[in-house]
Amino acid sequence: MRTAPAGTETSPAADSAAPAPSPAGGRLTREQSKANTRERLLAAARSAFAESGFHGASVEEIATRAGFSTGALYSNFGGKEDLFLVLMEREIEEHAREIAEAVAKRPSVSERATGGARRWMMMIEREPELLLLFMEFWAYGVREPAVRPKVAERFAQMRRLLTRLIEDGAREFELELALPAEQLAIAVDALADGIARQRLADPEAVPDELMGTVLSLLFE
Amino acid sequence: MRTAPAGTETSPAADSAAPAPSPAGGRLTREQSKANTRERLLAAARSAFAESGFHGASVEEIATRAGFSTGALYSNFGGKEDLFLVLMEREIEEHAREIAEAVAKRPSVSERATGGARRWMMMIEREPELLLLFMEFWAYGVREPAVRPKVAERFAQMRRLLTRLIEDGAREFELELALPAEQLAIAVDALADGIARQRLADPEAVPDELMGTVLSLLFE
DNA sequence: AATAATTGATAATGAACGCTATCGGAATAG
DNA sequence: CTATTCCGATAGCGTTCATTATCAATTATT
Repeated sequence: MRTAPAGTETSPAADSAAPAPSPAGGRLTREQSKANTRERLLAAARSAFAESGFHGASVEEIATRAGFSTGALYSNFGGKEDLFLVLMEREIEEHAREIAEAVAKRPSVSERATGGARRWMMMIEREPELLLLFMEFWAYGVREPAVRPKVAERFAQMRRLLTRLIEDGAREFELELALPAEQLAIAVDALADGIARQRLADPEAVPDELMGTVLSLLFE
Repeated sequence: MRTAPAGTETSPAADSAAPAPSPAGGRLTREQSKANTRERLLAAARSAFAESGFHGASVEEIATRAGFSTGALYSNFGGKEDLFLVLMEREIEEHAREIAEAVAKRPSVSERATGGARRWMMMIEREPELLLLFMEFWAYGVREPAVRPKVAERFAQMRRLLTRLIEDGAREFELELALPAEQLAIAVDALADGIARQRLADPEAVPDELMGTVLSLLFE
């Protein structure tokens, strides 16, 4: 009654072309195969958790979406919670990198602000799952004392990134900041998430350029 | 094995002292008793949903916490979702009223901003469940197309409230706003939620007065 | 070629899930 | 006092949950 095991299916996402021993042509070595399984499980978890939340998504649903059984999931992760935390760690890392790239190297302070803001809004528009995952992660951390430090650390990481970007901009353009950079970073992060949240709930209510405008306002 | 039905327990929260027929002294009329049951179920739902999220909390847990069986819950509400939505409607109504009171009638624009901000932060510190419930509500609305209009309407309600407060302040203190009041309202809402969220995840990272400071900054 | 190790399918576990049919007993109405 | 209404307890419906013991198949090692 179940979906086919998808055993010897092609794996189009060859991912990182590491110095693989590559014994034969199409054959995968054991660790390659395992890494591939992990990757597909993580991708399935991403969409399932975003769609239904942590408790709403089931491990069976995730495994099936990835084309595997729950056995594979438990062989690759410590359980549902572990899978979720590994996923979020990766997701935040990736997202932080994208933000950093978007802001750097722009000719003026207002262009830097509006550029970063526009990129962030596009990102959310393109993959709303991101925001849902972040919120799920936040809630999980606030609720589970054991997880909270992990969540706090991720927030701190984002804060450090924004602080650095703000300090760099201030130095480069000889701006005098109205507040310490760390505090502005908190405000910027809050604005980004808050505006995106309203946008997702009611897209027509939030003007496209609002976030950029408010950011420029904050930096002069 | 279960907890006692708590049938003829005293009801300390007499709530709205309506023109009750009050047949005897301690005896409750039928509709009073039913209203009391609803109230206790809602209170139990509030803490359970905040503690475990919508999917994480079970109707049995909610009913038991209220001192009733699931039968009582289904006799008073259409089901889990209905209970959640009724709860959230009430919660947001109440919270909006408190915010409005906190901001009004203060002698200067910066005092109005810092006063409102301080009140908001205190509110979150006192009952963190509030923010968890709001996030749950938001996520639920983003995920379920049928519920989204309800969520959007609640956001709009909050936006209208903030817009009015900002317009009143601008007129009263002859301020020239850098942005239309509606857009500032969006930013203020975003800041409030975003800063509170960081505060809950990592209290030491967010200075007490930050929100008030940023608000004052936005209005000059 | 034989042996050892590991990946992931299978199937089953007990518990918990949301929800409902049924009915006793208390509050109302006649 | 009798008849009716209806709130809420009880018990159980069928389903789904996260997790695990077992093991066939595949890969690595010798």
